[in-house]
Amino acid sequence: MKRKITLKQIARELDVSISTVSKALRNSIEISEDTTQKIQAFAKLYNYRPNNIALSLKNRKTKTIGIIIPEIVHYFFSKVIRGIELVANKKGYNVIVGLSNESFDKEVINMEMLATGSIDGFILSTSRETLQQQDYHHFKETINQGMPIVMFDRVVNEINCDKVIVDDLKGSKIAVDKLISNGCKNIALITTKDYVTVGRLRTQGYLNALEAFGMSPKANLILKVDDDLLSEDHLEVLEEEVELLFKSNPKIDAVFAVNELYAVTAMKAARALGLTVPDDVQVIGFSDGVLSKHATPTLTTVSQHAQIMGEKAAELLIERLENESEDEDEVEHYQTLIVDTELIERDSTK
Amino acid sequence: MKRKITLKQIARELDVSISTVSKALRNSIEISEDTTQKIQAFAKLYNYRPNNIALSLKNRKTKTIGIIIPEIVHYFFSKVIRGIELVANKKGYNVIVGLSNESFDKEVINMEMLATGSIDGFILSTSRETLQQQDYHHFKETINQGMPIVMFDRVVNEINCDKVIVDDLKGSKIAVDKLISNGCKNIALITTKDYVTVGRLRTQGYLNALEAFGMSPKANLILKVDDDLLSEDHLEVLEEEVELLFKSNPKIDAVFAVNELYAVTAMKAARALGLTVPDDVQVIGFSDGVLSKHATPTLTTVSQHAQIMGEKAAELLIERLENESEDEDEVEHYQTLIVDTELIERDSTK
DNA sequence: TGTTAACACGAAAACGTTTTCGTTAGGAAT
DNA sequence: ATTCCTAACGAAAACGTTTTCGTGTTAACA
Repeated sequence: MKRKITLKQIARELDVSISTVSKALRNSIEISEDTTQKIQAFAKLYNYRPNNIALSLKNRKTKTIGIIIPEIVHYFFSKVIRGIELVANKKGYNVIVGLSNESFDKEVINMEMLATGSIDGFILSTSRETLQQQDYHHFKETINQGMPIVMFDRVVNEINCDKVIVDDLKGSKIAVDKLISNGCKNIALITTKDYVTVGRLRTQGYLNALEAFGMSPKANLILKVDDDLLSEDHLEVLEEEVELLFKSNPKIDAVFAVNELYAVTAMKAARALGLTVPDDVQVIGFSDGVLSKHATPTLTTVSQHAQIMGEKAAELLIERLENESEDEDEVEHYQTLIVDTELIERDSTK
Repeated sequence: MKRKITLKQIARELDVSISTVSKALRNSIEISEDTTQKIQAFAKLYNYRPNNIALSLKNRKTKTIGIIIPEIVHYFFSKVIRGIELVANKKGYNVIVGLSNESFDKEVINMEMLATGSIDGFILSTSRETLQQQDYHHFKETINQGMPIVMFDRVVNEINCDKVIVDDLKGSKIAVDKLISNGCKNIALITTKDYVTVGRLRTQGYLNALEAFGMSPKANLILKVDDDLLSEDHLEVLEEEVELLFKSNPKIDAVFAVNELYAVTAMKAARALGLTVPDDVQVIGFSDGVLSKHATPTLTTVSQHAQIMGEKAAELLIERLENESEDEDEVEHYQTLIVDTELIERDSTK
């Protein structure tokens, strides 16, 4: 078990100075061909690799991106990570992930742990609790200390930084448009309570679509579910609520749900009540995850292009990292990228 | 935009030496109460936090765990990560993830990037390509350099290190036992080609169960699918193959599939052919992911307890990290932990 | 022969810590 | 007055790099 070899050891072994070794390995013209060859051969033999930590300390950059997300067991977030990792790796960066688990405290702690030298910048999506409490001091402080942040999906407007979002409003409007143009008259909405911005926007998109077609929204067609019901444990409660929605509104001929799970639950409830999808009731969800693809019938849904969001976020961050050295305080001009949604039509609509 | 404050700056500002500042902040008795208070107050005011990179360099440990997995957009793997992150964080470690994307080269490159100082140890699951090529030199080298590795799920036996696996053999045997004791006579198997160990083991478990009940396996009841069909693009090909399996064997009354996707595809095919699950044909899958929970009917499946696997792996690694300083080369005694599977009975079986 | 230039290399600082080992000054003890 | 101890602090090394700035040797030139 030989420890990793260092410049110092090579220097001692070959009876030259550390500087000579370093220069020889970087093919400096200062060093004679002879010694260069000798040193490089030796280094290769012992499989020398410069120590990343020492480099980070010297260069004051770690070539590492910190990701903070609320949850990783989630198709959307893991696909975003894949996107980030893809472009990060291509540009020589590593990614280190922290999970807030939707908790404000864990978000803060995780960010503090990483902000003290471990990473060059953040890509993050805000936890639900943070959005509820509206306490954003940790974001402001990190930015103040010169560490760039890119927010995606669940962003907070009052923070000045680069952002990558999906046009939730437009995405859901298009979905509901589709239902309306398919002839649906009583379109139910299954959404979440309004803590997280995206829920609110998707709800608004639904309302906009109705209005555009001169249809007035009916309160009893809108089911607002508690976010906690997304957790696997409360599945039955969710199912009951959805079934109740159908029972108390027999005329429902379509459902728009703000996520996959609500959508497939709606399909399940419909079937349980003897309705068939899409003949009796058409269903559209949001997020093109594995549920949508493999549900029966397969689910028409609004795709957010999660991987692209990750790629864009990483590009934004890296570009800022590599350019920030230039001018200390030029105008910072933050961007907000909007990634287009796409309606993926499958068998749950006509 | 104030940069992070350092010991040196505090020292200069308060007109003391760097050592004094460092000691004062760590409440050394060497420093008088007066100066200690003054320094701590100043540090708090400027929100001083020791630089992680400098600490890593000094202590020669990074308090960071490297994870290498083939794919992150995957319920099993992301749940393992969650488990790792959970205990790692609790013990003051961070995790940095690298994706091999099932490629040998990316696996090697990723490991090399991380092995040179960035992390203290690896937790990994081998890529499919690596298993096919059976080239494990990168594992051996990392271990030789004194960096501990913990393998999970897709482990390679000839490498000497800690491992966390699931008893695939037993898990699938129990599943098939269940089908047999439910009265099924013609149990089909949908499995993968044999590159990855787990596929082979699960197949073997199926065979063992049949044998235990004196039933002889029939070749035409066993469908070996190419692994590539797991990718979303080739979904239709997969569906056709499975349908063909049913059509050419009308007597099939049960299916055991080595993963979720194959199982739900089987259910879909059965329904397409007018068969109902579980009355005409019963289905059991492997992996308790989101598909199993939300399929219609919900899928009976073998749970691998992915999160627990992650937790165990992290515990194993951290324990080795914290104890390795003791004796240089005591007997290394690697462990292989077997995480029990569990048959989760849902509506796809009677 | 003396000056200069090129060549090949080494010393040292710097990144930000922690820690070991002085060093100084003052008071107590002899 | 001398010695000794202790309290309070500083200098410096170490972790592993890279880079700037010497410095010594040799060869060429006047």
